[in-house]
Amino acid sequence: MPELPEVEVVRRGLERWAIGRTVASAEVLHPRAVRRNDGSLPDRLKGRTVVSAERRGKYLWLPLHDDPPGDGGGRPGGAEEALLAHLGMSGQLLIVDPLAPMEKHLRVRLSFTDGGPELRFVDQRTFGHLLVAPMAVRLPRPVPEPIAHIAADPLEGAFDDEEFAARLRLRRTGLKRALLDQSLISGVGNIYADEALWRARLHWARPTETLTRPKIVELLSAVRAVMTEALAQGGTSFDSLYVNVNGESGYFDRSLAVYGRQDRPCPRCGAPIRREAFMNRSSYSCPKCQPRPRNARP
DNA sequence: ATCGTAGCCTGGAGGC
DNA sequence: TGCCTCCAGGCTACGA
Repeated sequence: MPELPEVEVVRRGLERWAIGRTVASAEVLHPRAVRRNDGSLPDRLKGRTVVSAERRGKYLWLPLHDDPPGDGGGRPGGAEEALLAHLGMSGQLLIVDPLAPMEKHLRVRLSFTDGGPELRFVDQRTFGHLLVAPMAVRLPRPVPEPIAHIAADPLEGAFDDEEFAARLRLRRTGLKRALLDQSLISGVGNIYADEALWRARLHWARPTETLTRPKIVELLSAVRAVMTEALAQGGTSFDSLYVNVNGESGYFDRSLAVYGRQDRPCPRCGAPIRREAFMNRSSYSCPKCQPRPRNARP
């Protein structure tokens, strides 16, 4: 459930604690956590230095260079690579003292040549994973190859509002399904989809092709506003699973208008918030502010 | 090509 | 107390 703001909180932590450090060793404690790399991940990390901490949508990655720089590590063409991470439902990237006891759901640990704090990937439900992947040569912004199909997220400069509006109107599906489609817009998950739809007074089953361009722009503004506010509060956390690299939780859950608030009053009109099943999950909305369209589409 | 869904996974909550 | 079922839901693979 970490969405864009929560992942950005983690990225900022990595930016502060991981850049410039060289991996001494990597230990995999659960194979599923590196399922897209098989057993090669430790060898592909050892001796390489973290250049920066990047994010697109819910993915984050640490571009790597060889230390000392030079031969490309024997990779084809000396291609640039990165350590790519997705937190899934319950993943955490923690900066921890090497002597600290192992977390119950510790999946991967990276130690550094400076002997300082380790980077630990802890993930209860194992929906998340790490992999070392080549960078796709793709302008204007290089991203790891496995996520080349992911669209820009609404908080990055590369996001094109006009293109998003045009592509959304070409879809023949429900609005929330489109918002959750990471190849159309990335970083939006169930929580912020519901919050943004409430702010824009749109029902989740609204057929995408019936939205006007101005309404789509309004929705994008709502998406950006709710994400920016959440980020300012350190992200949303319902329990201790959603934490920054120091294990601390954010406070945005106190600011949610509809998500997880079934039967409680809409902050705008007072009507009781409704919960509906959709796509094997829950959608929360206000029955008065967000009336169900007659031509609703799941 | 596009759209929709099953299945992956664990632990907490609630029913009995 | 303990067993069972449900729920959380991002993403991939696959079928229509």
